[in-house]
Amino acid sequence: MEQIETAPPPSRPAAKATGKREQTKQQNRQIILDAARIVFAEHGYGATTVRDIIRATPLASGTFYNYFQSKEEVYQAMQDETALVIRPKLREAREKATTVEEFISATFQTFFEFVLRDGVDVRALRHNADTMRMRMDTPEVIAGFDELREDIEKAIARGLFPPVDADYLMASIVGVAFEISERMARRAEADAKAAADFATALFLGGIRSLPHIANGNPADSGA
Amino acid sequence: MEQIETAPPPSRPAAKATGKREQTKQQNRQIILDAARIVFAEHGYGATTVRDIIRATPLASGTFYNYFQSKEEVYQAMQDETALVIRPKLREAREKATTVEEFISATFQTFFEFVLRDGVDVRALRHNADTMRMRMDTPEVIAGFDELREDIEKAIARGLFPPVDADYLMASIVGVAFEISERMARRAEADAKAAADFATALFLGGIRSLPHIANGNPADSGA
DNA sequence: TGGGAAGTTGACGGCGTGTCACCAATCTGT
DNA sequence: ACAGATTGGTGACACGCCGTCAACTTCCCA
Repeated sequence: MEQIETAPPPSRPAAKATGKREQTKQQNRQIILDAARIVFAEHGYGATTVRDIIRATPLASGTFYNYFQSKEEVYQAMQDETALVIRPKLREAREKATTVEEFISATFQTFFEFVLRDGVDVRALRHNADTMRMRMDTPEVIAGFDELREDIEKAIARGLFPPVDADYLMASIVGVAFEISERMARRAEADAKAAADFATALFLGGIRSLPHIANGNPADSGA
Repeated sequence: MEQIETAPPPSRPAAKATGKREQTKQQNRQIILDAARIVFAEHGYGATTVRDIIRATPLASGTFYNYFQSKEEVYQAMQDETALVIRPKLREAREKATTVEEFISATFQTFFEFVLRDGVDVRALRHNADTMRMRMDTPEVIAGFDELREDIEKAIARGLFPPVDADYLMASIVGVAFEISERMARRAEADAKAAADFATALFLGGIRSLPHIANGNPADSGA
């Protein structure tokens, strides 16, 4: 297991808003987070200990507790980091939408593409004895859900959507997005476009208008 | 914290297929499982230890390991128990279906009603710091998913469904079922019928035919 | 340059883990 | 009905992880 260190500072004298103390603090926090990502992915969430994380680091065990209370909190910070990356993308994608189709399609397409590209979590989260999944609804993740619901409510107000239960609709989109993204990532030829097309069609027109394929057999079967 | 014991045997001499040894084994296993349900619900999964479980029991710590390898395995056994209860209900409900509407509606209705009645897990599973959700896909749970996919494939073969990606459709139903059931359980007036109507309409006709409610405000939806 | 503040370190007491030698209860064959 | 064999319960033990804290090092500012 490699130890994680940030690259040596390129000695930029200017544009330095913070002192050495503050710099080191941010650095240490990031060192711990980076190490945690690797260790979680390697051993699974349940099996990793705070000691495992800190051992993958040049820091001492006591230092860990200056930054996080527990491995749960590290995990939460990781989730927040991820949520903060994807949320603006989703928001932006939906903002451009002028039709229901664009709204739904943009949401799924953006999400699935993100999962395939940066989907480190998906693999890491489930490593737990290969059967345990975890989802932590951190403040930033919940904020992402709220944004989706707000956007739905706005769309309803604009007359873009009919007046439906925005909470349940948001929940449905979230459920389909997470569940399909897992299946998608397992397929030999993971295809974000195809997955987004499926989900979009489902939400747009329901089962009757789902894309037809050759037989009942999809591209290929996962597990 | 109460200790869990099974009721004293009513001294039924007949209909006894097993010896004392075998009886005690099944009893102990059940004692541990019952205690685990309570302890998990009380402290949350992450915070409970094998010791917590065994302390809620008249058994010794070593005995635990004669039945389970870890708390994960206890949890898995709990999930399997639950899955074995609901799977036949779901299967039976779908078997009667002669139309798409019946198929979908029966699935959601059965699931949501089960969650509301026996939904101990839902509360227990998420107790973890109030932000951590867990889902363990145990063999029996996976078998339940497989059954749903098989039923979809059969329905496609019978011409009941158009030829769609059965795997993704199954995943979507599962995702919507889990995600909505959580929101439903949180609502002041949890209504399985309303939730099932929403999910059914979503899958039957898509967003355009979702049930309309007064305004964008949830609470509950009519029909 | 010196004194105080901030942060790091690693050893420590407490606890949970999984094991194992020992023992009690049950079973089996006569 | 009894004794030896077998199964399984018991709790103490060695080990490792947890979170803390007094001592120490580094940085900041006057």
